[in-house]
Amino acid sequence: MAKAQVKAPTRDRILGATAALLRRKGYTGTGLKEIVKASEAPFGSVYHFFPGGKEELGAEAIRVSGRTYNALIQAFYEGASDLVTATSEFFEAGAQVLRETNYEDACPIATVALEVASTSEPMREATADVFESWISDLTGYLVGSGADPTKARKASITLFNLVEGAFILCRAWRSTEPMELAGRLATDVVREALPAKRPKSSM
Amino acid sequence: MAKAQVKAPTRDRILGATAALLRRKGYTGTGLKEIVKASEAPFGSVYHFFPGGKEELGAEAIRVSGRTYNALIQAFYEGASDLVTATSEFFEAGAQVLRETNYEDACPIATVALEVASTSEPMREATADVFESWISDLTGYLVGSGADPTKARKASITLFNLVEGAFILCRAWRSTEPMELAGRLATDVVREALPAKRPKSSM
DNA sequence: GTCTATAATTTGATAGAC
DNA sequence: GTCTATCAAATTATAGAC
Repeated sequence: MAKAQVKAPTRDRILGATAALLRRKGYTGTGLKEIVKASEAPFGSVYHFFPGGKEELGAEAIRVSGRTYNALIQAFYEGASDLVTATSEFFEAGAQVLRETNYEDACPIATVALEVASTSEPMREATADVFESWISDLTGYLVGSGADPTKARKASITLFNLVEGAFILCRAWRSTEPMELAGRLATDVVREALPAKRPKSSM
Repeated sequence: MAKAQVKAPTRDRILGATAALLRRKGYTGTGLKEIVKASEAPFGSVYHFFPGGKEELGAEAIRVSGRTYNALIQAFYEGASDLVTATSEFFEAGAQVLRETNYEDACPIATVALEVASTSEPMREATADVFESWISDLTGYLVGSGADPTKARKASITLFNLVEGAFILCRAWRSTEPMELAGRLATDVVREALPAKRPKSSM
């Protein structure tokens, strides 16, 4: 019980706060001072744990956010009996989070990915690795349900394109309609990537 | 001939430079000093023409970029005999620009749209208006080729989602593969939105 | 309307005591 | 390892001469 009240280690608090701030305000929009305030950490600790400064901290926070989303994808897809339904639920969940957070919480790294794509090579690599990991995981789940690997990877990339594009439009419009539309197309894409379902009677 | 050498008016130079910088470096990543330097304009002119400061200038620059893209969409779609081919060419052109600019030039406002979605209401509105205008134009072209208006709008939103999502992944990965994949799906979407083609012999 | 100088604040980063 | 004080530079914004 005492243990539950102990604060997380400083390094973890810094990373967690950074990940949350990057998600909502982007990379250049998030200040180091803001991070240390949210982390309840001393300023010097940032440079103690991340000697490379903001760039190193940012890249590591991107990877942390990436792993969180890996777990989210896993929660929807791993062991699911029907990946078409899982896809539909995944997109609906995205829409729900948008509504619940007043369109603040979308993809935790898309904003940063666009910001750093041409300005910071280490951070760009971090976003590239995270995206690859998401798509690779999803491909694995599809292949696990019998999809052809090449088709599965293409379908996974398409799902990424659809969610990310929809996130942009949903946040700008403050409407979840684009996400719902994207979700319907995504289910079609997954359905086509999977082997044809046998009718019930064939059991 | 003398006229051709005259500089554009100060206000236009400021807007043009701002639009270009926002595209590559985002909103918080672009400084006012950088803008006046690129514009070859005096610092004070920014506040003379845009009393609302960076936010007003940014919103107006977004609208300028938006109109540029309206013209681009028009160039591909207006008067095209085959919108499926036009779509294919549009996506291929996006991929080509990415390659030619070393993955710097993608959507001129997506980065800013994500940055300001939860931080600046006037700028968020500007991005929302521009996106609506693109989608509305595209819907018009589809309807002009015989598509059902509701289906045409849904297809247009889907095309938006696909391009924007692909831009993110292409820039992170430094590969145009996602855009090419998105283009192939986009042509399918457009084909399904249009009325079935009559065979040649029916003439 | 043009342009410069400068204010007020915030930025990322460092030094050094404890 | 923790924490504070501080630096140099950059930020947005304003005042005021011309």
